[in-house]
Amino acid sequence: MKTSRSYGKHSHATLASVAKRAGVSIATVSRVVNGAPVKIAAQTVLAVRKAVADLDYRPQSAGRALRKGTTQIIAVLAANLGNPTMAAIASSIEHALRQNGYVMLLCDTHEQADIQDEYLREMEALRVRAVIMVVAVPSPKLDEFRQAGIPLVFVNRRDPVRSPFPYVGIDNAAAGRDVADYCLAKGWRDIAVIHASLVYSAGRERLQGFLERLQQAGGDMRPVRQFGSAGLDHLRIGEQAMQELLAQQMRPDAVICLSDLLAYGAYKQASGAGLAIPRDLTMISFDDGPLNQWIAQWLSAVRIPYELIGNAVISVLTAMLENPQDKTPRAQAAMDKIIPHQLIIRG
Amino acid sequence: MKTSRSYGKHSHATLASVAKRAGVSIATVSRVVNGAPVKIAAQTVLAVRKAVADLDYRPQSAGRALRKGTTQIIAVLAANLGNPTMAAIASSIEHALRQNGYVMLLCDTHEQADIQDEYLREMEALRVRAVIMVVAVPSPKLDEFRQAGIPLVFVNRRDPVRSPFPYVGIDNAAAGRDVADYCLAKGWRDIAVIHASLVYSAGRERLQGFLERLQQAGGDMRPVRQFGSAGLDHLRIGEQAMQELLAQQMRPDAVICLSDLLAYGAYKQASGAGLAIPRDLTMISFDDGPLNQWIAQWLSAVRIPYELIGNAVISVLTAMLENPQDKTPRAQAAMDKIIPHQLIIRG
DNA sequence: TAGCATAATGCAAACGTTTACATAAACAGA
DNA sequence: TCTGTTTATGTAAACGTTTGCATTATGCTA
Repeated sequence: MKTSRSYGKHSHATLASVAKRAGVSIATVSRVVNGAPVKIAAQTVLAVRKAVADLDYRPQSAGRALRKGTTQIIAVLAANLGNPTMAAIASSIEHALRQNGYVMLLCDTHEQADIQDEYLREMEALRVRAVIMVVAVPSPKLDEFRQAGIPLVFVNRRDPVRSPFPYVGIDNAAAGRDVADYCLAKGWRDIAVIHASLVYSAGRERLQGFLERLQQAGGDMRPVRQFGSAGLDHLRIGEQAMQELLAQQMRPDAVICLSDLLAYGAYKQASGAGLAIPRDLTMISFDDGPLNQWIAQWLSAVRIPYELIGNAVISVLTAMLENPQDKTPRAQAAMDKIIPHQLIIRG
Repeated sequence: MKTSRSYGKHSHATLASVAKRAGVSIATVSRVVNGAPVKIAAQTVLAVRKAVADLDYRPQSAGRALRKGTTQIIAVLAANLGNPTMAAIASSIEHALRQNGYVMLLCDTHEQADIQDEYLREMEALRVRAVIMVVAVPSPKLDEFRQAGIPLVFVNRRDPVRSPFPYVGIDNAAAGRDVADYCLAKGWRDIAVIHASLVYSAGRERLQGFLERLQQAGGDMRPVRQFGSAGLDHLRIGEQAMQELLAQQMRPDAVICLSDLLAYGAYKQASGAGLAIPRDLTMISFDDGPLNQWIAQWLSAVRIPYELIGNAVISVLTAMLENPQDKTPRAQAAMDKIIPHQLIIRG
């Protein structure tokens, strides 16, 4: 069993070297390796397999990519890796992709259009198989991509432009309504909302669903106060928003934060001001990242089941890759994958 | 200015198409694009540049990779993306790599040897330029890699095998001593430590430095109690360790956790048991991830300046890529990049 | 036995780059 | 005018795959 391999060191095995060792042509080796749909003598298969194992052969993706015009790489463009929820989503996607023979190329766009564009360009040059946008922003190159035939999947935030590309994530409006229902059940009369930018689908839908349901319910509710500003750093936005809130006379019964990070920022400010959460103030947020249950027991939240996102993405992705013809808006919108959320009450 | 481009849609521009448009050979285009060290007529350069711009040409990395035998991809194998500190480090590295014209390929090894190996194999097939191991475990393929000539950098945890490859991170032993000094200054007599596996450099050195300094100081200190177990999930290890600790008679003055996540786990357990941190119990950890200052004000911690790691990695990496001959242990060990840590006191 | 389908494999082109080498043009020195 | 040198550019091979087509061997039908 002791072969003298691993002394060729640097030079990796190639189809040619495997073919030579197995005494066949490179075409045959390629066919065996790829399980091509042709008959190959059992004996030959065995010989090739052995040579492959002996030489520790792995197809070099450069050659393959050049020939086939595509790769096994799937790019994930995430808006902010510093956000634990997004990191958890990336991790989940990575898992699912690996299980399916893809490799994940993960980038951090910092939610900036120019960085996103630079990455998209790079992905084009790399000939990635597909691009998964975890919270996308509108950008010129993204516009081009929609026409370019490279499959796109939008996670957590829908395509900022209404497009035929699928969305994977929770039903944000429904989540907003659930939070409203909970508030109503608690009999709260004075509620504040902390938000970041509302131009994107996730935040906007959450807020709409929430307000809509409160309105439906009627009752003697005070008008919902809204705090926040557009911007990238939810932590600071939350901090500032809470500061403004606390500067007002009335302390609300509850503060709804449209993301975990907003809640974290608000929490720091409130704590600094001497408030105890949730004793003095109930806080509810959206996302419910994996750390909340450990160190944010003061926070109730709508949980995005991030562990499920990987598989959900894979399922829409494989559907897209298998029926590349189905480019009609109807066909693809039907591929949206809405995953179930859950309101977790803590504290 | 209105060229009729972008109607060629799918078919990307290639050297050939650019060459044709500029009226030169593909060799010339390649030289211009790559800034080859040869004289080229100013006029020609201009013509090529224009054609490149008109066609929105980008070199396809498959062709380049095939020809050059390497890529601009640098792989980052991180042990756990769910750890905010590691996510922050990944983000920092990504930033620095992008600035230097590389692309980051980020993987999550879950600190498992088999997954790590699978990725290493994949990286080999992809012909990545270098591999950055953010918390590595020993594995057979890693052994092969050390000989294979692919640059390796170890971040946060040294190569589990003593090797000539550089380490980027804090001086863990010194950090441990700093924590000990702080404890001594506070006059604490009874201290507990919560740890995960101690077979790796980071945890081991932290603990050694800590104990060593306490011992040096002498005094009427109680023996340091240690809790914890080997395993991957620091959160649960911390939780369990705190449970064991609280089951004992004496409540210590302080609990030192060898990582943030251990502290989070311990915190949940302690809170659940009705303890207020830090009122009833001081906790100190190592890492100090980016969220601590927002939602873990109860936790003091040795801060790894993760924002600095990206640039530190880049600097050792470029040094390695430029002097590939310098493979002597001395030369490379000298390349270790120790970044400064800081003990942040909160609460 | 000739003719022909079928099964198994080989041959060679193509993918887009980079780069060693060849060539052409221009010019200087004699 | 011829030779030699410099400068700018072109030619073609190579990198490792996949795959349409050609080829050979085998078995079957008539």
